[in-house]
Amino acid sequence: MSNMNAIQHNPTHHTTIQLLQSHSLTTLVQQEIARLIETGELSAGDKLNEWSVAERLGVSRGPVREAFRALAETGLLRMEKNRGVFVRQVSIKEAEEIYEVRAALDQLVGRRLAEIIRPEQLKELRVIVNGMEKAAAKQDVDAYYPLNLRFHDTLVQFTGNSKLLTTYRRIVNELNLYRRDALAGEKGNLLVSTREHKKIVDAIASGDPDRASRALHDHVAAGRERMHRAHGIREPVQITRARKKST
Amino acid sequence: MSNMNAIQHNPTHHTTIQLLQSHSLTTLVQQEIARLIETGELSAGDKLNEWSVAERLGVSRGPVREAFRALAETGLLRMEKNRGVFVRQVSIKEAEEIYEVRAALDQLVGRRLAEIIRPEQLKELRVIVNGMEKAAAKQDVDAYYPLNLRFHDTLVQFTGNSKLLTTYRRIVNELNLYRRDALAGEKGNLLVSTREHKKIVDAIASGDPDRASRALHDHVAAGRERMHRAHGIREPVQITRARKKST
DNA sequence: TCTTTGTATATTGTCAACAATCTACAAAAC
DNA sequence: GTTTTGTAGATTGTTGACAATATACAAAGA
Repeated sequence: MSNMNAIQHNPTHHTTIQLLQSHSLTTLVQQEIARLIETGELSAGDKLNEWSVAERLGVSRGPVREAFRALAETGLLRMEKNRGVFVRQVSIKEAEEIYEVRAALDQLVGRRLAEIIRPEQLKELRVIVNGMEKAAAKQDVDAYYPLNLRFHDTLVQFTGNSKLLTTYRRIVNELNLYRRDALAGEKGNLLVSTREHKKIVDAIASGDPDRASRALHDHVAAGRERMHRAHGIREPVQITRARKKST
Repeated sequence: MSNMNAIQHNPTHHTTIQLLQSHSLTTLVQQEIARLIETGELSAGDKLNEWSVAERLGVSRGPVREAFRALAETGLLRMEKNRGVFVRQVSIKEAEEIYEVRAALDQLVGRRLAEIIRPEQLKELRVIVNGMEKAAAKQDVDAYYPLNLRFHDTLVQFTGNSKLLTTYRRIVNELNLYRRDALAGEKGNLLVSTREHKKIVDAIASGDPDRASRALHDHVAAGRERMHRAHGIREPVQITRARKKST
């Protein structure tokens, strides 16, 4: 035990060991498929063939099947017995539901961050928002989209609540399955959306939990409306409103 | 197509077909293990041996491994490569985090239900609460516990938001991994808890979203405190407070 | 006695083969 | 021409075998 510390802790070796210890073929396949969905190379409704995927990644069907199970559990894939697995389709009704849950989670995020945010974290957020502003000015949706995701993911990370983070990510992943289709005519909205993000950061910086909570709720609600407009639908169901402080 | 309707739709056959179509061995194994954890026959930290489980259920290791993957994704199991799978241990820190997320979700539940609850649904809730009252009077924790779970699950079901339901269930399942240990000296709390449940139903029945939201938030916060007292810990971190309406 | 090293065993990771099921399409019946 | 039925091919579900890794324990050395 005593001379354990004598071992040279080459950081490269260290991470390599951890990589081998944690990453089985199944995990790798899982990550790869998740990536393909995220980048849009696989889109909603596509059928995944076990043998093809196995062939393409140079593994056998076993790990692929296990990866499918895991991804089905996260909601990215749908499995039909004896028929195959498909990239999940998210209906507008489900998107509604997800937006409602996300609003609740984001309210919690705002409330919490207003209490505990640190200056360097605020700076990091403002850097992201600046990037979004530039992308918005150029109407560059491809640059804007990942920054948007990163902004919100960072917010949740800063809460320090890892359970909240995994819950949030799961939800948002599913939402992206819907949004990818509906992201065509978003151009006009980038500037509006950026303004909302600035407002969120300012609200958090003010240290007022209610204000931050409301800013995030309103942003999610606005995003939901943009989704509807993109699909030419007006306003099916009323999402829970942000409540004012008065009576 | 026309004579399809001539087929006798024997309901028994119908469900049998659906059962065969949806339930693969993997699904069965998954459900069985989930049940074993829920009923406490498997408890946190236990190691699961692939071959033993396969033997016991009369299947091969393949489906068992797939079931493990799925359950690991839901948070019920933890997989360590080349070491095995274990029933997940939930630390008090994680329990804290989960309580915070759950509070946010339950607030949403309350707000929503206050708007849309139907009389027969209120009645159903009151039936459950009555059962809890009887169990509490007899200090019968074994009877009380499942009713408590069912009460909250029913609440979320009544929102009609299926995404909220799956999210909620996932969270609560993990919380139960912790609570099972900490449920020893709960006896004195049953009456208090029952009172809170009544308050929740009344708040929902009043149709006031804020009141219902607050009732559920406070109940979750109180549950969190009971957890702490059961472990002899006072108050580590401040969970987000329910906010009064006044400025 | 304590540590270290090596070996046997058990368990998991991966693969390839077989069985069960579905799909597509052609042949037969109406 | 339309529907039904049957068959061939493809795909998934399941299994058992083998390889890689970890664990437990005994033997050797300090």
